[in-house]
Amino acid sequence: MKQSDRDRSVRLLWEPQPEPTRGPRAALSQARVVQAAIKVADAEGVDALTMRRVAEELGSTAMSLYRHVPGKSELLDLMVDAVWGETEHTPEGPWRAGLEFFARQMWSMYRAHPWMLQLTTSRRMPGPQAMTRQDAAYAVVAGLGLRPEEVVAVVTTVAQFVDGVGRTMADRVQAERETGVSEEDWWNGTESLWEHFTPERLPMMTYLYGSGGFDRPLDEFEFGLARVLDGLAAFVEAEDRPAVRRSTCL
Amino acid sequence: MKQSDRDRSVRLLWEPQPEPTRGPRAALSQARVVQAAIKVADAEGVDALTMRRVAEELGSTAMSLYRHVPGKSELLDLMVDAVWGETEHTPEGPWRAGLEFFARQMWSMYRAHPWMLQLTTSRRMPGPQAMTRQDAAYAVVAGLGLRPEEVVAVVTTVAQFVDGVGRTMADRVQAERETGVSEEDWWNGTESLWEHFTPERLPMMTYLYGSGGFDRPLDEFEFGLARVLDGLAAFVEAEDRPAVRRSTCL
DNA sequence: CTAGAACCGTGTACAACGTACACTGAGTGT
DNA sequence: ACACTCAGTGTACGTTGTACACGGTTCTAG
Repeated sequence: MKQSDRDRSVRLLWEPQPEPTRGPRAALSQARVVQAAIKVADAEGVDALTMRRVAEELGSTAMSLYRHVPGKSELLDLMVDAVWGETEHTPEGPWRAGLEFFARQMWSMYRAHPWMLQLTTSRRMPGPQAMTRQDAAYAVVAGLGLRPEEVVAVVTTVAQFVDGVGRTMADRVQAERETGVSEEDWWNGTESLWEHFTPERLPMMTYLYGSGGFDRPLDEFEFGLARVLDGLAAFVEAEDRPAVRRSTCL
Repeated sequence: MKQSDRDRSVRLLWEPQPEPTRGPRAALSQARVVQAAIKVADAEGVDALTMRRVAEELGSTAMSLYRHVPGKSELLDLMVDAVWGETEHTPEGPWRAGLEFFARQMWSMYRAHPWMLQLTTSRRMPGPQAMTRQDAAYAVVAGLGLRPEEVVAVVTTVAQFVDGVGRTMADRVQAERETGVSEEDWWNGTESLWEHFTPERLPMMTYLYGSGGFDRPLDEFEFGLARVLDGLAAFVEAEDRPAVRRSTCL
């Protein structure tokens, strides 16, 4: 993305859109395009999210969308920020309750919009809704006497855990949508795979499977979040915090 | 994916490929196709990973690949499992050291092959290399007296955290590859964005930025992993473990 | 030995996708 | 009234995965 594209994306996300002073009345608008795209992605998944499909949702043609968003990548940025706008800001209060709130807001958002976790990659331009939510999460940690980079790291750890669980969840949702087969039925219906799960080759898995460890799984989000918060508590409440080396350069 | 496609994918990953008994000597092989694809993805990123590009790497044509892998999705499954084959199995020993080893193996793998975190989504068929590594990780936890589903949850938490950090890392690597601009230079060079980061709108971010919280970031993997392991330690070593409700149905 | 089958690689074509460009018509500013 | 701006649409193109047909190579069965 060139500098000029970056600046344009910033204006697109952060500044009010200029109102046209001439020309025909627009049947579409950026907000309508974004909402239609979110509706399509929510209902049909990330692979259905094409410019043609969105335009169809609006009773229009694909090229008309380009009057309102410069491109698909920018549309995705707008969608992500719009969805962040549906979440609440983390309220002031104890750091743990705050981070839990933040994580739950993210989780709810991802559950409602799993496509967010499946977007084409590379750097997305952050928008105001996402940034203000992140800002509020930093705020509940900032009063703990941590160094600034520790504040960032604490919030980042929570977010990255939720992202990881969310990705798994999103992939499951998509698989079920595509195949009409639930996660459980998929594993139960793949006998050819289980034939290869032998005690010689996979001793722990066969033991765990035989013991019901996969039949009644714990809630991954709940279990993992509690552990992450416990670990952060040990860090936050320690008298003498362990030094962590700086990020290595990639 | 239909049942028959599933069975085929299982055979592809888990069973030795039948040797042809007739016909011309093949210039290509499945292993060569997989290795060429890994090489392309490592060097040029996930977007460059097209059948045409892989074929070009082999001095062949795209359609010839289909003699050796049934489709691109199956090629991706094979690639992922091949790369897992480069990692070491978690050795027997203390649970914490074991999980740390597992996490580091994953991290090294993702650092060498960031495309793994960026594959088209939906359910991937697990292969023998990935499964045996997971099996070994379960093994270091299994002797702790946890319930089977707790064993699964403990290992899953670590893996999902690493996946979350890895995704962020992969996106950065890709962005830098595409733009030739480093993460740091990107943020520093996007003045138009910083103009919107004001104390009124983003008080914590501007404070953290001004305090150097973003200049010298802590290593996200190291910091987060330590916290996750601390949290798991509290769980594993607790006398009376908190009950976690079961996974909700999606 | 021969015909047929199995198998390999290639050429061609197609559906689908994002989007550049040109055109037409609607509405405004001078 | 005219020039300009702006919205929507039609057309076309490059790119991607892959179906299908063809020609050639090698082996097996009769």
